[in-house]
Amino acid sequence: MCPQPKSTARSERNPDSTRRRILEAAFEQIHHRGYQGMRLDEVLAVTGLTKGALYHHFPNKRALGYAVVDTLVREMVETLWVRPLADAEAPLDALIRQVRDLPGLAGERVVTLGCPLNNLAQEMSPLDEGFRRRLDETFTLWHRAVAQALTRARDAGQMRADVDPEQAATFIVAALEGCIGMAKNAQSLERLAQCGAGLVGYLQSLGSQASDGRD
Amino acid sequence: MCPQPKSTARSERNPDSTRRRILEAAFEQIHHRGYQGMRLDEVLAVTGLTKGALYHHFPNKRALGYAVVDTLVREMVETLWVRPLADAEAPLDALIRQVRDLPGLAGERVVTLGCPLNNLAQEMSPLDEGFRRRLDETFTLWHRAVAQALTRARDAGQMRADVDPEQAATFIVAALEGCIGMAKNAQSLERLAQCGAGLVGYLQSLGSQASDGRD
DNA sequence: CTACAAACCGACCAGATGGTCTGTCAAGCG
DNA sequence: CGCTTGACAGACCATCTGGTCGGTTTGTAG
Repeated sequence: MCPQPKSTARSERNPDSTRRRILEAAFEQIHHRGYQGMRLDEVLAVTGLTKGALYHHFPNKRALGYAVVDTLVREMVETLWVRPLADAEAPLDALIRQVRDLPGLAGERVVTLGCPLNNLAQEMSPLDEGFRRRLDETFTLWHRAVAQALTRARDAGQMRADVDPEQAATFIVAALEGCIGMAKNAQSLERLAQCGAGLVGYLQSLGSQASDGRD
Repeated sequence: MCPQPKSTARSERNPDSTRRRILEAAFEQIHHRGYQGMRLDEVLAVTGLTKGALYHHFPNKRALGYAVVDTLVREMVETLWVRPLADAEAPLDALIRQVRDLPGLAGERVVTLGCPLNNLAQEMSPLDEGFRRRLDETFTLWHRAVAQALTRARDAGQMRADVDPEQAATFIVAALEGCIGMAKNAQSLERLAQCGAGLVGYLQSLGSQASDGRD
């Protein structure tokens, strides 16, 4: 009947899957109400697990929060930004496309709930150094991806030579989070598009034939 | 001895001053730990007041939070952005100067704790419509000030005519909040300056003779 | 088949927290 | 000078919440 020693993930015992389920439920709760607003009982109710299971996998609430950042939030950044930019032939165009498609990619969630990474950063950075460091690492991942894309774009002559990729990347990431934040507060997808258009305009101004007309 | 019917504000009874003290203490707590993280007991400890006083002036915690937005947060935006931009003769330059001076004006606080308005917006907008509306109004105040400054700059020939003030203002406010958020997560004044430089670059590109480099 | 350990259950606890309620005190008023 | 009312004090409460702990089940090695 059950000859598989390692089923994918049933209701049977599977610690990895259990841990993952806890993390995902916690991520969801944090995304909705923030880390401080997340209730362990709610996580357990959603997963159908109990205190015993949770505290078997995580020593306390804080460790659970850390793990969410280290795994899910990080994965999100890698999926959404690092990989697409790393593979792109025309990095600057890819970046612009990524910003343009953001409303579509992230869906309504990003408007109603905002960016999980930025939410956590704004909430926890001043309160907990452990969070801050992990979130900073995650931001660095993102920043590096953008900076490398810009560097490649510059080397390929697709971007103005006088632009500092590091500084521009910092600003781009910041502006992007700012746009998402604006849209979230307005609870408006239009606002996201409007704000994103401003960023796209900035990005296009980085293009090689945009600053001075000598093409 | 005490002929003054309305002393400025001693430890004697003065409801307005008491209310204000509660608001300021609450603002401080919210700025540090967010609305959900604010503890009424802590507010009372700081002010030296008691539950009785607090619940005499505010029906509940939420109303206190609302009042903080309606008074202190709003005043902050007006002092820091609305008034300086309204009085400026060269609005675009004033805007740039305001962004440049931000590290100095807001001091270290903005780096360690971030922007009170944006903090609250990111935390509460998805959770409470009352907060969201009030914060949205406050953002609108700010946005309008920037948009009007840009319009005046354009009409005075200090800004490119092809820039839409409304959209640009949205992006500017968003980018500014994004920059502050980045600096806050990095806990670095340098980061704020670096990120702000990116924004200043964008603002300068709005100047009339900035788009094409033929001066 | 047994023994053992990992995985998980769920009742229970201590402290924190928003909120209530009765009472006190000062000031204006007739 | 008594009465009323707003301003405030502070003890008390119900509930929530992170965390604990002894017990139970399941897989698996010997």
